[in-house]
Amino acid sequence: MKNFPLVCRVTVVHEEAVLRVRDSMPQEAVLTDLAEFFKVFGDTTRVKILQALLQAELCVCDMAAILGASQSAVSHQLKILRLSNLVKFRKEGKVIYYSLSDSHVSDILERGFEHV
Amino acid sequence: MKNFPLVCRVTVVHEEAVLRVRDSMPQEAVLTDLAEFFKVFGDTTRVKILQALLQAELCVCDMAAILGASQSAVSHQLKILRLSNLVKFRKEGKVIYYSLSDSHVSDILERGFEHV
DNA sequence: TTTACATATGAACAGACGTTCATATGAGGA
DNA sequence: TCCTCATATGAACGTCTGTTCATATGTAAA
Repeated sequence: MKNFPLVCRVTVVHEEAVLRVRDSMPQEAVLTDLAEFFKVFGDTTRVKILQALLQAELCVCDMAAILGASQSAVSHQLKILRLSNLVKFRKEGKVIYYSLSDSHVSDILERGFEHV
Repeated sequence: MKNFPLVCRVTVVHEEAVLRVRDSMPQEAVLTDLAEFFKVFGDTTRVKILQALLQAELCVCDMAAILGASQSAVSHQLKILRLSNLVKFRKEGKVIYYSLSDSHVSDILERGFEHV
């Protein structure tokens, strides 16, 4: 039981498996990033936005109308999607058009659909 | 602007796009389920558990040791993973061995890794 | 049938999260 | 320049979520 974090007051049942799996684990930071990445998909409003953008490039007003959500709510969620690089946008006068940034997004969405 | 939910006080900019995308949107319930599904991947502890189970079948003590987390924390998260059908388990005496329930899980994890 | 151990679970608490409301920014048209 | 409209943003608030702590359940060994 030596070599394990003090946090863990557990009787290790299969020491070799634990050592092997422990060594194969990616860096803490990678796993945190991974969780953060999936967290973005874990909200109904954001999933709806992504699903809508899968069909067409849209402005914020369009999305609010499609989702039946407030402009503010959509805008707040778009900020999160922007910060995670899931969407990109272009400006045309007052209007800002959003679209999906890469194919990973649609890939992941489709895998999710398969499971649901 | 008629036909849209009252919630939305927004000037629709592209009516045809809105109508088209709106009609193509999956059922509300499907999108909610999808978000719920991804939400499960959106936590560091759960991602670590899944990543560990990708390498080997493990009991709860093993996972606690590997993650450096408490037995209780792991157990609580395993319950969520069980309820979402992401893991399955078998009993052998006192010990319960967990493993991933299907290949969708590893698929999704890998897509996530690619993006990160 | 006690004891020990693997796992599960409920209550409680702190922190994270998403919405709303009010307001700011920034660009085009009058 | 002033007004309007598309979008963004900050604060406040209620809710959800994950951990801890204490304890319950169930099984195997003594």
